[in-house]
Amino acid sequence: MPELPEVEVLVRHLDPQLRGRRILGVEVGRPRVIRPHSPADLARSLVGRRIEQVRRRAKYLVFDLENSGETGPQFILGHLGMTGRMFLQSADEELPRHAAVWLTLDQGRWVFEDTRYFGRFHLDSSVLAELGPEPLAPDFTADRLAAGLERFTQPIKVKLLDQTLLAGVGNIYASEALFRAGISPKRAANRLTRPQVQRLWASIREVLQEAIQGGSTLPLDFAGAQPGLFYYGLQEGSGSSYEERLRVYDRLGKPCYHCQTPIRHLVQAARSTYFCPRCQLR
DNA sequence: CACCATGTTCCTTG
DNA sequence: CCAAGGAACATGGT
Repeated sequence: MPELPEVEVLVRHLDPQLRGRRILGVEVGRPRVIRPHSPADLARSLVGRRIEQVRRRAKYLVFDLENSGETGPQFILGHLGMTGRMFLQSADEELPRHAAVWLTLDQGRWVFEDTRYFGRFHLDSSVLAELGPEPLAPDFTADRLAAGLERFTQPIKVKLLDQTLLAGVGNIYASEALFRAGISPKRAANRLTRPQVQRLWASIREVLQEAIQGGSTLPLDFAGAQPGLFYYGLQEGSGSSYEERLRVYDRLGKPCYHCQTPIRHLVQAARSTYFCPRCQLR
Protein backbone atom coordinates (compact mmCIF):
# COMPACT_ATOMS: atom_id res chain seq x y z
CA MET A 1 0.00 0.00 0.00
CA PRO A 2 2.44 2.44 1.20
CA GLU A 3 3.50 5.87 -0.02
CA LEU A 4 2.17 9.10 1.40
CA PRO A 5 -1.20 9.02 -0.41
CA GLU A 6 -1.93 5.42 0.55
CA VAL A 7 -1.12 6.13 4.18
CA GLU A 8 -3.24 9.27 4.10
CA VAL A 9 -6.24 7.39 2.73
CA LEU A 10 -5.77 4.63 5.27
CA VAL A 11 -5.62 7.19 8.09
CA ARG A 12 -8.85 8.80 6.93
CA HIS A 13 -10.42 5.38 6.92
CA LEU A 14 -9.15 4.31 10.35
CA ASP A 15 -9.48 7.52 12.32
CA PRO A 16 -13.28 7.61 12.63
CA GLN A 17 -13.35 3.93 13.54
CA LEU A 18 -10.61 4.06 16.16
CA ARG A 19 -11.29 7.43 17.76
CA GLY A 20 -12.32 6.91 21.37
CA ARG A 21 -11.77 3.13 21.35
CA ARG A 22 -10.13 1.61 24.40
CA ILE A 23 -7.40 -1.00 23.98
CA LEU A 24 -8.14 -4.08 26.07
CA GLY A 25 -5.49 -6.46 24.78
CA VAL A 26 -2.34 -6.59 22.67
CA GLU A 27 -1.01 -9.60 20.79
CA VAL A 28 2.09 -9.89 18.68
CA GLY A 29 2.41 -12.54 15.99
CA ARG A 30 5.85 -11.34 14.80
CA PRO A 31 8.01 -9.77 17.50
CA ARG A 32 10.32 -8.59 14.71
CA VAL A 33 7.94 -5.77 13.78
CA ILE A 34 8.14 -4.16 17.24
CA ARG A 35 11.89 -4.49 17.65
CA PRO A 36 13.71 -3.39 19.75
CA HIS A 37 10.73 -3.64 22.05
CA SER A 38 9.11 -6.79 23.34
CA PRO A 39 5.44 -7.80 23.23
CA ALA A 40 5.35 -7.05 26.95
CA ASP A 41 6.64 -3.50 26.31
CA LEU A 42 3.93 -2.94 23.74
CA ALA A 43 1.22 -4.28 26.02
CA ARG A 44 2.44 -2.14 28.89
CA SER A 45 2.26 0.94 26.69
CA LEU A 46 -1.18 0.25 25.26
CA VAL A 47 -3.43 -1.87 27.42
CA GLY A 48 -6.11 0.16 29.15
CA ARG A 49 -5.47 3.27 27.09
CA ARG A 50 -7.87 5.02 24.76
CA ILE A 51 -7.06 6.07 21.19
CA GLU A 52 -7.57 9.79 20.84
CA GLN A 53 -7.05 10.05 17.11
CA VAL A 54 -5.15 8.59 14.16
CA ARG A 55 -3.09 10.90 11.99
CA ARG A 56 -0.21 10.76 9.51
CA ARG A 57 3.37 12.01 9.38
CA ALA A 58 5.18 11.15 6.14
CA LYS A 59 4.55 7.41 5.66
CA TYR A 60 3.97 6.84 9.38
CA LEU A 61 0.60 6.39 11.03
CA VAL A 62 0.44 8.18 14.37
CA PHE A 63 -1.90 6.69 16.97
CA ASP A 64 -2.38 9.39 19.59
CA LEU A 65 -3.20 7.99 23.00
CA GLU A 66 -5.39 9.69 25.54
CA ASN A 67 -3.31 11.07 28.35
CA SER A 68 -3.71 8.65 31.19
CA GLY A 69 -1.83 10.95 33.53
CA GLU A 70 0.72 8.23 33.92
CA THR A 71 3.92 7.22 32.28
CA GLY A 72 3.80 5.71 28.83
CA PRO A 73 4.05 7.14 25.34
CA GLN A 74 1.76 9.89 24.06
CA PHE A 75 1.49 8.01 20.80
CA ILE A 76 2.75 5.01 18.93
CA LEU A 77 3.89 5.03 15.33
CA GLY A 78 3.13 2.45 12.67
CA HIS A 79 4.84 2.00 9.32
CA LEU A 80 3.47 -0.31 6.62
CA GLY A 81 6.79 -1.22 5.04
CA MET A 82 6.16 -2.62 1.56
CA THR A 83 3.13 -4.82 2.09
CA GLY A 84 1.51 -3.79 5.35
CA ARG A 85 -2.25 -3.39 5.81
CA MET A 86 -4.34 -2.31 8.75
CA PHE A 87 -8.03 -2.91 9.22
CA LEU A 88 -10.77 -3.60 11.74
CA GLN A 89 -12.64 -6.83 12.08
CA SER A 90 -14.93 -8.39 14.62
CA ALA A 91 -13.40 -10.45 17.39
CA ASP A 92 -14.74 -13.73 16.06
CA GLU A 93 -13.35 -13.33 12.54
CA GLU A 94 -10.31 -15.30 11.46
CA LEU A 95 -6.95 -13.54 11.61
CA PRO A 96 -5.01 -13.30 8.35
CA ARG A 97 -2.06 -15.61 7.80
CA HIS A 98 0.49 -12.86 8.29
CA ALA A 99 -1.05 -11.05 11.23
CA ALA A 100 1.87 -9.24 12.86
CA VAL A 101 0.07 -7.35 15.65
CA TRP A 102 -3.57 -7.22 16.70
CA LEU A 103 -5.39 -5.25 19.35
CA THR A 104 -8.55 -6.24 21.13
CA LEU A 105 -10.66 -3.10 21.46
CA ASP A 106 -13.77 -2.34 23.47
CA GLN A 107 -15.53 -2.74 20.13
CA GLY A 108 -13.96 -5.20 17.71
CA ARG A 109 -10.38 -5.91 16.81
CA TRP A 110 -7.72 -3.94 14.98
CA VAL A 111 -5.26 -5.92 12.84
CA PHE A 112 -1.88 -5.13 11.31
CA GLU A 113 -1.00 -7.76 8.72
CA ASP A 114 2.13 -7.70 6.63
CA THR A 115 3.24 -10.53 4.37
CA ARG A 116 6.86 -9.41 4.17
CA TYR A 117 7.13 -8.13 7.74
CA PHE A 118 9.02 -5.01 6.72
CA GLY A 119 6.50 -2.90 8.64
CA ARG A 120 7.36 -1.54 12.07
CA PHE A 121 5.91 -0.14 15.25
CA HIS A 122 7.70 2.48 17.27
CA LEU A 123 7.04 3.46 20.85
CA ASP A 124 8.98 6.71 20.66
CA SER A 125 9.37 9.54 18.18
CA SER A 126 13.01 9.00 17.25
CA VAL A 127 12.23 7.93 13.68
CA LEU A 128 10.46 11.24 13.07
CA ALA A 129 13.45 13.36 14.02
CA GLU A 130 15.21 13.32 10.65
CA LEU A 131 12.18 13.64 8.41
CA GLY A 132 11.94 16.53 5.97
CA PRO A 133 8.84 18.62 5.33
CA GLU A 134 5.42 17.30 4.43
CA PRO A 135 5.12 17.85 0.67
CA LEU A 136 1.52 19.05 0.96
CA ALA A 137 2.08 21.43 3.88
CA PRO A 138 2.52 25.19 3.41
CA ASP A 139 6.08 25.14 4.72
CA PHE A 140 7.17 22.97 1.79
CA THR A 141 7.96 25.69 -0.72
CA ALA A 142 9.76 25.59 -4.04
CA ASP A 143 12.54 27.61 -2.40
CA ARG A 144 12.92 24.98 0.24
CA LEU A 145 13.08 22.23 -2.34
CA ALA A 146 15.71 24.18 -4.28
CA ALA A 147 17.78 24.66 -1.13
CA GLY A 148 17.52 20.96 -0.33
CA LEU A 149 18.81 19.94 -3.74
CA GLU A 150 21.69 22.30 -4.22
CA ARG A 151 24.46 20.38 -2.43
CA PHE A 152 23.81 17.03 -4.02
CA THR A 153 25.12 15.41 -7.16
CA GLN A 154 22.90 12.34 -6.89
CA PRO A 155 20.37 11.79 -9.68
CA ILE A 156 17.16 13.67 -8.91
CA LYS A 157 15.11 10.46 -8.89
CA VAL A 158 17.30 9.01 -6.16
CA LYS A 159 17.20 12.25 -4.20
CA LEU A 160 13.39 12.30 -4.19
CA LEU A 161 13.47 9.08 -2.19
CA ASP A 162 15.54 10.77 0.52
CA GLN A 163 13.05 11.28 3.36
CA THR A 164 15.16 14.07 4.86
CA LEU A 165 14.65 16.18 1.74
CA LEU A 166 10.90 15.77 1.80
CA ALA A 167 8.96 13.06 3.57
CA GLY A 168 6.46 10.76 1.93
CA VAL A 169 7.44 10.29 -1.72
CA GLY A 170 8.37 6.73 -2.61
CA ASN A 171 9.51 4.89 -5.68
CA ILE A 172 6.29 5.11 -7.67
CA TYR A 173 5.44 8.77 -7.13
CA ALA A 174 9.06 9.81 -7.67
CA SER A 175 8.82 8.53 -11.26
CA GLU A 176 5.36 10.02 -11.64
CA ALA A 177 6.40 13.48 -10.44
CA LEU A 178 9.43 13.61 -12.74
CA PHE A 179 7.37 12.52 -15.72
CA ARG A 180 4.81 15.20 -15.02
CA ALA A 181 7.52 17.83 -14.63
CA GLY A 182 9.30 16.71 -17.80
CA ILE A 183 12.62 16.19 -16.01
CA SER A 184 15.09 13.38 -16.63
CA PRO A 185 15.46 11.05 -13.64
CA LYS A 186 19.21 11.01 -14.32
CA ARG A 187 19.69 14.74 -13.92
CA ALA A 188 22.00 15.61 -11.02
CA ALA A 189 19.97 17.14 -8.18
CA ASN A 190 22.13 20.25 -8.05
CA ARG A 191 21.90 20.82 -11.81
CA LEU A 192 18.18 21.37 -12.06
CA THR A 193 17.36 24.83 -13.35
CA ARG A 194 15.18 27.07 -11.27
CA PRO A 195 12.16 26.56 -13.57
CA GLN A 196 12.69 22.81 -13.33
CA VAL A 197 12.66 22.95 -9.55
CA GLN A 198 9.49 24.99 -9.68
CA ARG A 199 7.81 22.47 -11.99
CA LEU A 200 9.00 19.55 -9.92
CA TRP A 201 7.66 21.13 -6.75
CA ALA A 202 4.25 21.62 -8.32
CA SER A 203 4.28 18.12 -9.84
CA ILE A 204 5.07 16.42 -6.55
CA ARG A 205 2.13 18.13 -4.93
CA GLU A 206 -0.24 17.39 -7.80
CA VAL A 207 0.69 13.75 -8.06
CA LEU A 208 0.25 13.16 -4.33
CA GLN A 209 -2.94 15.18 -4.07
CA GLU A 210 -4.55 13.40 -7.01
CA ALA A 211 -3.60 10.02 -5.62
CA ILE A 212 -5.22 10.88 -2.30
CA GLN A 213 -8.35 12.03 -4.07
CA GLY A 214 -8.41 8.89 -6.19
CA GLY A 215 -8.21 6.68 -3.11
CA SER A 216 -10.59 8.78 -1.06
CA THR A 217 -13.37 8.56 -3.59
CA LEU A 218 -13.24 4.78 -3.83
CA PRO A 219 -15.28 2.56 -1.55
CA LEU A 220 -12.55 1.18 0.64
CA ASP A 221 -12.45 -2.19 2.27
CA PHE A 222 -9.02 -2.65 3.72
CA ALA A 223 -9.80 -6.09 5.03
CA GLY A 224 -10.68 -7.43 1.63
CA ALA A 225 -8.33 -8.23 -1.18
CA GLN A 226 -8.01 -5.16 -3.33
CA PRO A 227 -4.50 -5.54 -4.63
CA GLY A 228 -4.78 -2.88 -7.30
CA LEU A 229 -6.55 -0.35 -5.19
CA PHE A 230 -4.07 2.47 -5.48
CA TYR A 231 -1.52 1.80 -8.11
CA TYR A 232 -3.30 0.37 -11.08
CA GLY A 233 -6.54 0.67 -12.95
CA LEU A 234 -8.58 3.63 -13.94
CA GLN A 235 -9.68 6.60 -11.97
CA GLU A 236 -13.30 6.11 -11.03
CA GLY A 237 -15.68 7.59 -13.55
CA SER A 238 -13.11 7.98 -16.28
CA GLY A 239 -13.53 6.32 -19.62
CA SER A 240 -10.25 7.05 -21.31
CA SER A 241 -6.89 5.39 -20.91
CA TYR A 242 -5.37 8.84 -20.63
CA GLU A 243 -6.89 8.96 -17.17
CA GLU A 244 -4.76 6.09 -15.89
CA ARG A 245 -3.66 7.06 -12.47
CA LEU A 246 -0.08 6.10 -13.07
CA ARG A 247 1.29 7.65 -16.21
CA VAL A 248 4.74 6.05 -16.36
CA TYR A 249 5.36 3.65 -13.51
CA ASP A 250 5.38 0.01 -14.64
CA ARG A 251 4.67 1.03 -18.26
CA LEU A 252 7.92 -0.28 -19.79
CA GLY A 253 7.65 -0.38 -23.58
CA LYS A 254 4.16 1.09 -23.63
CA PRO A 255 3.52 4.33 -25.49
CA CYS A 256 3.98 7.57 -23.59
CA TYR A 257 0.62 9.22 -22.99
CA HIS A 258 2.03 12.49 -24.32
CA CYS A 259 4.18 11.53 -27.33
CA GLN A 260 3.71 7.76 -27.93
CA THR A 261 7.44 7.07 -27.48
CA PRO A 262 7.95 3.75 -25.68
CA ILE A 263 8.49 4.21 -21.94
CA ARG A 264 11.95 3.21 -20.75
CA HIS A 265 13.18 1.65 -17.56
CA LEU A 266 16.39 1.99 -15.59
CA VAL A 267 17.76 0.98 -12.23
CA GLN A 268 18.95 3.71 -9.87
CA ALA A 269 20.12 2.99 -6.33
CA ALA A 270 18.75 -0.53 -6.82
CA ARG A 271 15.21 0.77 -7.50
CA SER A 272 13.24 0.79 -10.75
CA THR A 273 12.75 4.08 -12.54
CA TYR A 274 10.36 4.57 -15.46
CA PHE A 275 10.52 7.58 -17.77
CA CYS A 276 9.78 8.85 -21.25
CA PRO A 277 13.05 9.40 -23.14
CA ARG A 278 11.47 12.10 -25.26
CA CYS A 279 9.38 14.06 -22.74
CA GLN A 280 12.11 13.83 -20.08
CA LEU A 281 15.19 14.68 -22.10
CA ARG A 282 16.84 17.02 -19.61
C1' DC B 1 14.78 -22.04 -10.70
C1' DA B 2 15.38 -16.87 -11.54
C1' DC B 3 14.00 -12.39 -10.93
C1' DC B 4 11.05 -8.78 -9.38
C1' DA B 5 8.31 -6.03 -5.83
C1' DT B 6 5.10 0.41 -2.90
C1' DG B 7 10.63 0.84 2.34
C1' DT B 8 14.19 1.61 5.80
C1' DT B 9 18.48 0.73 7.98
C1' DC B 10 23.01 -0.70 8.26
C1' DC B 11 27.55 -1.51 6.40
C1' DT B 12 31.34 -0.48 3.40
C1' DT B 13 34.02 2.36 0.43
C1' DG B 14 35.85 6.58 -1.11
C1' DC C 1 32.00 14.02 9.04
C1' DC C 2 29.66 13.17 4.31
C1' DA C 3 28.15 11.01 -0.19
C1' DA C 4 27.09 6.98 -2.59
C1' DG C 5 26.17 2.19 -3.43
C1' DG C 6 24.72 -2.14 -2.06
C1' DA C 7 23.00 -5.80 0.97
C1' DA C 8 19.77 -7.29 4.28
C1' DC C 9 15.24 -7.94 5.94
C1' DA C 10 10.87 -11.92 4.21
C1' DT C 11 7.36 -13.54 1.33
C1' DG C 12 4.85 -14.10 -2.80
C1' DG C 13 3.88 -13.32 -7.78
C1' DT C 14 5.26 -14.06 -12.51
